[in-house]
Amino acid sequence: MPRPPSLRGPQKGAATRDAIVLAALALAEASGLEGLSIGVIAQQVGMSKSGVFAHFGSREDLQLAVLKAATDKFSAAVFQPALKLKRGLPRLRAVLENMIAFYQTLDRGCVILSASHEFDDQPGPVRDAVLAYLRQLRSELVRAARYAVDAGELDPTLDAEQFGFECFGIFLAAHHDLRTLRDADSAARARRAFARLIAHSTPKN
Amino acid sequence: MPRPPSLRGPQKGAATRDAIVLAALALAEASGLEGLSIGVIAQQVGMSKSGVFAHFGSREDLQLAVLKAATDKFSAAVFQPALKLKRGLPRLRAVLENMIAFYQTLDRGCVILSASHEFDDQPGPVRDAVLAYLRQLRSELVRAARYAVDAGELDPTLDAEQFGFECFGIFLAAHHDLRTLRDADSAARARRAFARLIAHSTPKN
DNA sequence: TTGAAATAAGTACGAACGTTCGATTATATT
DNA sequence: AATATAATCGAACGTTCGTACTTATTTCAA
Repeated sequence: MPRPPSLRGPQKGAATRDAIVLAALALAEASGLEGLSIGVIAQQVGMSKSGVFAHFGSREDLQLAVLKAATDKFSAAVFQPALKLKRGLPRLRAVLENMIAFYQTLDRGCVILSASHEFDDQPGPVRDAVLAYLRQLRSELVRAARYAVDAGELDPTLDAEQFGFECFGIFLAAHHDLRTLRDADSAARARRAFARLIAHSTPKN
Repeated sequence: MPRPPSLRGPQKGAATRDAIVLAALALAEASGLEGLSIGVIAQQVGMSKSGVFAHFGSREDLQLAVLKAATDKFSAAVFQPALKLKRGLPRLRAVLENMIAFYQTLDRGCVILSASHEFDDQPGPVRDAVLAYLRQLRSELVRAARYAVDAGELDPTLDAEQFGFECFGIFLAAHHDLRTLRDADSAARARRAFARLIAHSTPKN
């Protein structure tokens, strides 16, 4: 009798699919989502090209899977730990510090940031996904700032959107200095910039 | 008699070479230096692939030529006009404003910034050239800040390197908001961020 | 005007790419 | 153990890529 389709999903395939995505993520951190090559990935995981391909309907779906892995990794490293802290300045500080630490941890580039450059003029599902996550990331920063304002820890006249913009700029600069200029001091500079930004956003009295 | 080599350089070829580089630059602003394809460029300028190729010994040389065109364009728009102004805060402000305006002018992406992502893990002449220009760009910012300090327009205890870092972050954020998020307010945000940065770097009394 | 040099086109190649397809092996349920 | 399904393979397809050669055309100085 034919098994009722997809009541229990595939068993072994999910594991190898994860392995493929993991290898592809490592590859994408070095050469971006556009640099992903099914042949190279296959060679990396010891499979045939078609074997790898079968797990995704297309190269684009593979890119989407890798992007999801990258954003999950980012959220797990940056946002989830910060949720344990009290709303307001503590959590905000934790998010900022976690982002700095996250970039420092990466031995290669940030897939999300590369993708934002690769796809900013290339409409389609990948661009949509990149954009959605970047918007979410930004709004998390803004929300954290608003909490701190509400708690009286930051100036009530603070422009939270502007604050989020400047935070993000510091991250971009830190990533740039670390990855492109190979400057070992990038983390220290980012911390100093955040400290100044927060100090200047503190209530006047 | 053989013409004395390269006393007067090539005549007609230089013009078409310029046309090729110009078309390639437009293409690279949309898809990066890695996205450059000799075939597409040839089609764009109405030539054969081999005709285009003959002007450059290799694809890498073409990329270098396009990168040079991009950095020249940037310098001409950002730094050269600012040299007419007095050293110190006026010139610094002009550079910052010119950078904002430059990004706003581009109907597509910034080749230099894309290249910094594409080549940050890809050693070679292109990466070297990108890195050299980014370092120069950064040092120009730092130097402008130092002039302003020397003129007594900025706080003498200012960390000029840190100042340059934060300036660059604001640019990156502005470029990101404009190109990736398609946020029309990115220029205004950048100006506000610079205003704040300068205001907080002003001498105390 | 002539002839050499500069410039462009034409053709072809080997490699890599994403993708398709039929065949084959592994797995899991009855 | 039997069998339906999932998982993987191997080979091939059509494109596109950069590049190498050869041939034709244009340009410019003598």
